Amino acid sequence: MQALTLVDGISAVLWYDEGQDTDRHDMGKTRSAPTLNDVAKAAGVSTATVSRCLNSPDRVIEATRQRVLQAVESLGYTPNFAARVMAAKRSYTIGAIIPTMDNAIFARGLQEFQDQLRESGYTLLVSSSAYDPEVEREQIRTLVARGADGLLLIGHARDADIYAYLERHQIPSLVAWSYDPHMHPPSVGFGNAAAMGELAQRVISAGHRRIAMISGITQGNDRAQARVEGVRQAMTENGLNADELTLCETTYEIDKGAEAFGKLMARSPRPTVVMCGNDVLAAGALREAQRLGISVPDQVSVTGFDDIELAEIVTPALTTVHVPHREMGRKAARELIAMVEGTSEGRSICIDTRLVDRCSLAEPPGAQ
Amino acid sequence: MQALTLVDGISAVLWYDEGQDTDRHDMGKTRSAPTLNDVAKAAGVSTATVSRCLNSPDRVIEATRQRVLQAVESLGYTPNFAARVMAAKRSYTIGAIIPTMDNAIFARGLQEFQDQLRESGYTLLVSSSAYDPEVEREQIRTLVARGADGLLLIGHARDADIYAYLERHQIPSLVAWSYDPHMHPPSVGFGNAAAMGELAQRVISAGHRRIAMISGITQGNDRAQARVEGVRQAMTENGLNADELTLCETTYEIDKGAEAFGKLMARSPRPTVVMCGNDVLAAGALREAQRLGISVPDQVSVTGFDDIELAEIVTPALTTVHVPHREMGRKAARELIAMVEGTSEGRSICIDTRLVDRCSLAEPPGAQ
DNA sequence: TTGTATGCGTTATCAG
DNA sequence: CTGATAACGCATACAA
Repeated sequence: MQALTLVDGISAVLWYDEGQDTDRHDMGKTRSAPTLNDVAKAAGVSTATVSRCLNSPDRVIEATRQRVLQAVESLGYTPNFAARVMAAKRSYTIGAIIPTMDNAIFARGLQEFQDQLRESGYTLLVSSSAYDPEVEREQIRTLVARGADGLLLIGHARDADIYAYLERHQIPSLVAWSYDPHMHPPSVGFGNAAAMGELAQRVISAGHRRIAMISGITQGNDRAQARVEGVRQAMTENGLNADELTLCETTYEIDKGAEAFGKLMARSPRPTVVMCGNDVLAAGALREAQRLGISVPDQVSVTGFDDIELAEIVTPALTTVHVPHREMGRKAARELIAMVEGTSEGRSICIDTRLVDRCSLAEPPGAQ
Repeated sequence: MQALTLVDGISAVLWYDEGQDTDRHDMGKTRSAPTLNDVAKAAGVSTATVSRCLNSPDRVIEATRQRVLQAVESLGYTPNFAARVMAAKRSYTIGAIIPTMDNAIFARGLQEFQDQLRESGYTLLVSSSAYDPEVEREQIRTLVARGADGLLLIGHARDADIYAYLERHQIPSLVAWSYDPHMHPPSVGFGNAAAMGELAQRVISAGHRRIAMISGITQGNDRAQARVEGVRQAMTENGLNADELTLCETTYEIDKGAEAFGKLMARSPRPTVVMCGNDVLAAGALREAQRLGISVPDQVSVTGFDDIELAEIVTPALTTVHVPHREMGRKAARELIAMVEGTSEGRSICIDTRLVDRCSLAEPPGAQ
């Protein structure tokens, strides 16, 4: 990607004072953005040469290159992306559709994904679907129509026709935040069930028997589903009845987490631990606990998932599952680029999570 | 730019079974995305008619429209955006460059901005610049090259040549998160200085005299500058010496806020209040206070800015300045669309902030 | 090394 | 109401 710096002080005057009609004898013709042609004329070469200067500078002799680059500079030329895409049938653009930008869950991983992409000369286009499958479908179409060379999707759960559509348009795609080597598209992520299962094992080992969970909406969300499943399995493996898991589903918002926690605490007998689908819900739970005067972890334990910054800020700090978001973002970018460039057929990569012990999980009250 | 390797036909069959192999005697020719032409042929009309069906359905008779739409459907046709932009010279796309996606500061406002845009038929393209002016410059060029009809920028502080460039390309732009009716481009935002000044007034009224501030990097950030200035002015107005404001500049990260707070607490005499440039820094300060065993607000008060969710989660909850992000996002979207559509010349709009009293600000120790 | 000419997939201007 | 056809701005095979 070329880096052009334009300097042209003249037009700066326009706004500050539209008073005096700066009639530049344009004969009313709106001056529009300069094109390859303009640059070519200014430099006294053909458009092909200008194009080459920009795209493969080594294929043009020093002298002319200088002249061209200078023309580019002084005209403030920027290649028209649409035209370039049409001609080259390649956009160096990757699209990503994430469920939400509203909280930090995807921010970190995506940031790294973008940085990695940029290093390889790609640009990232992001949309958020607000967890709505219809919106997501529309955004996938939009991104494809925009010429995205590849797509990053979150989780596997979506209608088959979407995958068919991507196949038809030959758009390589990759799933992240989820890992399942048997599914298509390939995925770069972590085992949500296993990770949550590990945490549940810790919870059970600490002596908890009355377990409650505040989950995200599982409908259409394989990560949420898997996390619930992870808890269930751990219970079963420890001789507990998984059906006795008190489950509360809600959207991933702090307020919702607080609300759900309140409901759970109203039950009798009270659960001794509330496992949350992610740190955001857990933060809400903690806030409500404080409001209700319920001490965590003395009276009830709370756990999170993701280990976003929030987890460390909150009081008490959350025992949670650390997800190496940056590593995931980086590896996803590399793999997707490889797919786009035909270097890889699409390989699934598992990212390891790890438990982070902090203060919000302890033995149940009355134990020892 | 490296040479491009295109994925060849081999990988085609992978995921789904297209059922009846609609062998179009392609002889191994990679089946590519359907075009207007394909649809036209399938429906037995001209490309012009297909285009009309999609863009102004009322200009074509019911019968043919049905046929065309069906062809579109069965072929899984999606208009090629690049081609459309080139032909129509209009993209119905708005670009936004924000300093970071890493924390929640811009998330809420941008989400609303996007929603509002979508309602009006526009798509939002977001990039984040990591607070780097060079990256921002490049991204502005990218967005313009991509045919953005308009641009949303954060704050006014950037080189004049960038504005010249936008002017040359005739791209309407709007500034948000900042308000200054005398500047160009027009801005939809709030008075950072006034808002912070109001908070500082409250701090001083509470009896504080030894005031410290953890600010974001003021270089190239007019919001950060204005917030510092707001504190200074309030001090001056209250007969304090603004030069005695202990100032600590750092990037907007929790860890940095914590670090800065530590340094401030090591000074002697200790400040009795630490005003933070935003809630993220304040959260860091609070965390460090807890670590150091310094009680907030008993031993030292802490204030924030923005009133993002974090502010309410943290212990003690932050006294801060509430910014109606959604309202700002909504109004910015409306105004920018009006500018793009030629309905408005560009009008600046001031959004009102308000103080939120929570627990982190009290009288200085030893007062009363 | 450089220039010429063609095509990319739409929209829009004209005729019909 | 519908069909040709000319742009749109760039990349690239081919020629010189």
